[in-house]
Amino acid sequence: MSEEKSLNFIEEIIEKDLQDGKHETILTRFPPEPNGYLHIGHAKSICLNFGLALKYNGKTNLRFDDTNPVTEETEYVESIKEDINWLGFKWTNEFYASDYFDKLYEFAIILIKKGLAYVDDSSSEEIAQQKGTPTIPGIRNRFSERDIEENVKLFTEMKDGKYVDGEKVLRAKVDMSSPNMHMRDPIIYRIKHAHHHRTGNKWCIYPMYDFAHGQSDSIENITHSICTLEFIPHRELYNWLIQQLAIFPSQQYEFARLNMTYTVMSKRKLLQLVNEKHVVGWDDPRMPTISGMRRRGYGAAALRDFCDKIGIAKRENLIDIGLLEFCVREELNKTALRRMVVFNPLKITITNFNKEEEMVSIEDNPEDPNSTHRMVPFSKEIYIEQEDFMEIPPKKFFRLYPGGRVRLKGAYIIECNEVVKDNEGNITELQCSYLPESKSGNDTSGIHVKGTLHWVSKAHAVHAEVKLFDRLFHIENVAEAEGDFKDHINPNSLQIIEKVYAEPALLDIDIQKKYQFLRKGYFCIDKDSTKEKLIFNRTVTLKDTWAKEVKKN
RNA sequence: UGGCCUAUAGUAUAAUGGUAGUACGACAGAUUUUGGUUCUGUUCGUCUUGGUUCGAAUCCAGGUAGGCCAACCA
Repeated sequence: MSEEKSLNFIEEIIEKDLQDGKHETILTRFPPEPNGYLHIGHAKSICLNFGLALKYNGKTNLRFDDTNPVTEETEYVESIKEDINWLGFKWTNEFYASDYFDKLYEFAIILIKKGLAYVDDSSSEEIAQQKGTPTIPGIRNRFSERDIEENVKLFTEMKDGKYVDGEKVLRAKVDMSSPNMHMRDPIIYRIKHAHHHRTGNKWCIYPMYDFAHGQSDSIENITHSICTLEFIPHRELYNWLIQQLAIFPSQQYEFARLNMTYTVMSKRKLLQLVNEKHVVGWDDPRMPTISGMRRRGYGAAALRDFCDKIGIAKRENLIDIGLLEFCVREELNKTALRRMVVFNPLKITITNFNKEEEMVSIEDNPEDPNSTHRMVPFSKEIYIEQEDFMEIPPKKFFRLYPGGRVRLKGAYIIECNEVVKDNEGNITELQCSYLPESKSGNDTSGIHVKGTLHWVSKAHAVHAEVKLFDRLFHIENVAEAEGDFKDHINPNSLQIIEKVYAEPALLDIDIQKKYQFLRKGYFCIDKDSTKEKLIFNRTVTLKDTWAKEVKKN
């Protein structure tokens, strides 16, 4: 048990807290706002929060931060739960900040009664103006001098719906000259006559983030409240409120959010892509959402592995999406069923093959020593990939060319004898001969060939549609780029091949299973598939060192 | 030009005053019935200037660079 992996800074804090007896056990929480679908950045936070609890024998609550009824919907709640489940984590309690609205209201009254909160009638512009700037202290207005009774009365009336949206707010009375803008009498309650996805029309005032999050943490006895860097300035207020209310002292810790190359990681931008139909939905396979990646065929284990590999720190980062793809391939290589599928067929007639057909046995996964096998029909007319033949081959090309030999995966070695062309000079067919003694697994020919090609028997081929995805944006750092982020959308991020030619075994579909189309990449069944029309999504390509070689020359 | 956070290889992330390591990438090679996988090797780094110390990526001070903060969003 030599756990050599070093601790991240949060684990260090936790181990110290446990050692010092500050906490007997830890309680974390994952606090999404149900106003969009979860993305890979959330996965980092989920793996952190749930992972910590798992590691230190603690617990994790799922708590929806639903304090803004205008943007929040039940559809999002459902998708979030599905995504966390799929990632493989179990929450101890499912809570909602809205569960605490009564309690939060009481907290506000306590603050008012302590003279630490007041009702302000100013407009949002006035409040902003009075707040000052980082270099100029803010000033308090006359409303801040209202006495406690009046504040209680006014706040009660706010709750009772006596005022319209924006007419009044409740502010904490902290420090208008603090260098921390969040301490300059922050708004803690605002009026919103809006229907809430859980509390319906019960409330027309809603607490702000700062007056809901920390208090919810405290109510649940969260020991380590982990959030992203941009909340650092909120920590002072978080602590101040907990102290004034004299409630359980949860503590906030911040880590750097995930940024990834060639994509965006903000719910606002993702929502825009969805609403403006740049993608088909939140679960479009090109989206960095968890549901998009799931639909694309990324495995949950791969996502977890990725989150583990990128680490936790406080430094701004931009992770190469190639690392995610590495994790995805690593998982799929071990688990995907191999199948042969030809995308751009080139017909080959094997002139000396005179049987009707011959079934050859091919392993489903060569990585698995106990792999099952399937039977694949071989016959006189087969298809190979157009790109696997060149009339004038470059150096180091070890696929088919006139006079050259290749092995057909799981079958025989063939030699190209003749190139058949149409009137315009297009290659329409190859005439080849096979070496009967070169059969896979029983090769007595003594001949070694460099290349092995995938192939499909023409008479037995079944069909499917294939979707090939490329990066959604064509620049690395979308967030830093000039202008509107949508100007950098890759117009060729989706390529559809309507008819590919596959070996019959592809019809034995298992929706759960992932596939590797030999030499083409990893694929999975898309949810839009029907019995009549199978649609496969390309999860990720195989590493292609030959393509790199070609590029170099 | 107020406050706060951060700075280690191309990208991430370790080293917690004592040999700068790991992963991905890149490059080279071996193996291979997937130009996949696997294996081996190579390349490349402590932002800067001082200070403390026998010894500094680490501690201190100044500088520089990047990020965050002035929503009735979270």
